[in-house]
Formats: sequence, C-alpha cells, structure tokens
Amino acid sequence: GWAGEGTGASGKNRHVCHAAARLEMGSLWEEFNRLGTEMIVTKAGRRMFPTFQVKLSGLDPLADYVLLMDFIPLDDKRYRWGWGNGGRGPDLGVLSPSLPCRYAFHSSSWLAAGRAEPAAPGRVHFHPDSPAKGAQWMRQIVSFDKLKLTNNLLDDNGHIILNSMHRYQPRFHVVFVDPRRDSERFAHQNFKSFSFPETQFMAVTAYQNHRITQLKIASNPFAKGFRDGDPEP
Amino acid sequence: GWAGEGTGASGKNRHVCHAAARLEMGSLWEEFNRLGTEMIVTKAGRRMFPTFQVKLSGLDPLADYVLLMDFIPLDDKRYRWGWGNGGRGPDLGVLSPSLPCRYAFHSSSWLAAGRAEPAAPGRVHFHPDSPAKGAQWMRQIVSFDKLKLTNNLLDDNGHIILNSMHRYQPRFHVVFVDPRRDSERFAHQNFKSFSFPETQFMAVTAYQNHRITQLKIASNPFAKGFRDGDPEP
DNA sequence: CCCTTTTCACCTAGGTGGTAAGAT
DNA sequence: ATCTTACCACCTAGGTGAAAAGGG
Repeated sequence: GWAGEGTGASGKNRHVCHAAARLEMGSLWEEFNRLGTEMIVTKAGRRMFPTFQVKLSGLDPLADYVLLMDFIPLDDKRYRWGWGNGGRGPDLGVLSPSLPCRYAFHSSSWLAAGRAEPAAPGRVHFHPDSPAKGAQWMRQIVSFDKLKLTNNLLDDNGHIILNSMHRYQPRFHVVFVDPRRDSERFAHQNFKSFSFPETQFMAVTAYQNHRITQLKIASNPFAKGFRDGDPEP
Repeated sequence: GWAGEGTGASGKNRHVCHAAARLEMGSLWEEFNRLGTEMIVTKAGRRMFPTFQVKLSGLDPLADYVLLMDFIPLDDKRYRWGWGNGGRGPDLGVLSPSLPCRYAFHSSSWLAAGRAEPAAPGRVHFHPDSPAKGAQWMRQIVSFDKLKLTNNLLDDNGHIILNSMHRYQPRFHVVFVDPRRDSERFAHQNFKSFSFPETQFMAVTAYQNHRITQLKIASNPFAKGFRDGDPEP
C-alpha cells in the first residue's frame, strides 16, 4: 500500500513534498496483520520479520537524504495473552477495537491488562547507507534488515527499545539534508513521514499466537529448520 | 609502517596535507612479504588475505572524504613458477631484484617469463562507507574486506581486474570531497595517496609457493578446516 | 607442461524458534 | 500463572584451500 504523511503536503520543502514510499512484501505483511503480528524482542536485539522494506520515488536524484525509522506506541495499554476470565470464554469487551481477533472463539487472544509501561527512550534507527543521493535510494528497494528490537532499557548497541506486551506502529522518515547554513530553521519542512498500518505489531519475548509462529516458520528462510511438511516454492 | 605520498606534501589542500595512514596487521603482511605474497584471483572474485586495513589520522573531522584503492603493476613482466632451465638449478639471472627468493635454492621460485599482458582496465574500489566525515573514518580501523580480485576481463561486479602471474602494488587514496563549485580545477590538490611496499603481491589462480599456502591456512580463520597441528591462540 | 576452472568439505558468522529453567 | 532468559539444533550466507577436471 501507499502511505502519506499525516500533516498533509503543505509547507514541505520541494525536495520531499513529492516523495512517495511503497511498502514491499505487502501481502505478507497483511497475512501477518490479519492474525495479529508479533515481533520478538530480546536482550541482544532481534530482527523484524517481515523486514521493513520500501520502494521510494519522487526524490530529487541529486539531493542528499537520510532515511530512518522509529516506533510509536499504538495505545496506552499493556496486554496479556489468554482467556482472562477463568476459561469461561473470551472476554471480548476488553479487546482493543483495532486488534485482530479472528480466532478469539477458537483459542486464546490478546486482552488489555492495565496501563502501558512508561515509554522507553524513543530511539530512531538510521538506515546505514545514510546519507545518500535520491538517485541511490530510488535505484532499488530500501531494506531495514539491520534494524533490531530489544527490551533492554540499558541497551548500548543502538537498537530500538520496546516494551514487551505493548503494541507499536513502525514509522518511516525521509529527511532532506538541507545544505543551507540555517537549515535548522527549516527542519520541520525538510522531512516526510510514512506509516503503513499493516506493519503494526505486538512486541513479545516469546510467540503467543501459534498461527503467528507457523507463519514465521513458513515464510522466514532462517526458520526453515522448523518446517515439516513438503515445501511449496 | 607509515607511507607518504610520492609527490611530496606541497600544493595539497589543507584538508588532506596532514592525512596519515598506518597499515594494520603490519607484522603479518611482512611475514607474507618475506615469502613472496600471493593473492588468488578467480572469475567470481576473491578477497585479499591479509585484508588491507589502515588506521587514519590527520583528517578534518567535519569534512567529507572518499576512500578508495587501486592496484599498480609493479613491473612489465609476466612470471612463472618453477626452475626454468630443465632442473639444472635456479636461474637467478631472471629473478626480479625486488622479488623475495629466500628459498630459491631449496625449491622452485618465481622467474620472469616474458613481457606483461596488456593492462586490464584500471578499476578502483571505493570503500563502501564513502563518503563519510573525517571523524567517522578516524574513529576506528578502516577495512577493505569487501574488495575482491578477479581475472575476468569482462567482470561486471565491479571487482578489481588483475592479470594472473603478474605482480601488483596496492595503493590507498584519501580524497577530500571539495564542496566548491569548480572543485574539478583543484582535484589534483584534494587527494593524498599511500603505498605500503609490504603489501605487494603476485596474482595467481592457484598457490605456487607451499609456504604461502601454509601461512594462509595458519592465519586466515576461514581456512581453519585445513589446519592439522594443535593450535596456538 | 603449465595454468585455469569447477566442485567440494569444512570452516566463520549470524539469524531461526524450541525448550527448559529462571524470575516475578 | 505469566513472562523472561539462556542455550541449543538447525538453518542461511558466504569465505577457505584441496583436488580433480579442463584447456591451450
């Protein structure tokens, strides 16, 4: 899908106002999102799967850009996985309205369980090729496969710090590197942000929804060792 | 060791005139060089071992630099490995004066065998982190471990093209990215080059000197599978 | 005969979820 | 009971020289 910035196109520098980003592997993201995507967080840092990848267009080929990502809490709730009412049935009343729960009647599901932990320091992840020319960024798919998620509040590896059992929305930012002397004054005009709703996820230390586990195993090459049935290329 | 530019320090831009480069793993390079370093070239491209790595100093921390390497033919000769005169003894008369031949009396050695092949297109290898600030380059050792050597004249992977059985001198260049409009006019002032004689080598498709093979096996982690004796950490 | 190419077993390096133990 | 951690077997991905086959 395509995503625009929340603030509208007005008042943006001409180097970013036409920027557009198409999410790659959109159908895979949607398949996960229908089940309720979970992303593992570990002390050492864990990659995302699917990897966040975009195809860019509308940049100035000759201008310099920095690409980065950050992660926004989707609500102020903490979640837990289970039945929540002693096994008498799913308590749908406490489900977040936007949270997929297609299988709530067949198994456990996500339940709101109190207010969110205080937000960790809002780190950002710069794409390691930054800065680079617009032509370079548009030449091929931009992949954030070096990005890692951690639940270690004291992490000093520069990873993204998230709270487990909380929901997040990945955000992607294109920042024009303004060569003007007083470029700070135009900072608010020099970037454009993109949010793809199908990439939102629950941070977990271990998978809760078995269907998510199976889809990860089926689609992540590094998990091939856990596949049992005959493959379908 | 430390290496300066061949042309002297005069007439250089202030952003490069104090630049200095120290070769890392110098003792390992010298150990290879005493035996006569050989580097494998393949159609698909092969890394160098030892890897060319330098520690930089004297850059402007806030200025942009591009780092790159190229390879200069050391002479206009083609070489072959063997005795050269039917087994009656080494023909030292055809040995290049600068070529190590410590073991010429105990085994085969390198012999000049005609004029060099026409030089392949003189490609360069840009360090993939280029361009970057001087501070970034000086922060830690700069490693050219992505550089690959090939003997394929039609290579389209951007690898360095060399002729097998020819000798080469790696060269390292620090290029200041001049922000001035007419920077082309100052191009000759904006770079500084370094040559470390201990890094010269013979390009080969298969190792000729068994002592080189053994030293590669002993010192390259990827060749650990060929070690037999007990290790020395 | 000398050099090059291809294939291979054996490594390094690091990304998977499973599992059992640990923590709260 | 629920969540977290540490370790593991099993992968992907790719860098080694050995050995055999290929080419002039």
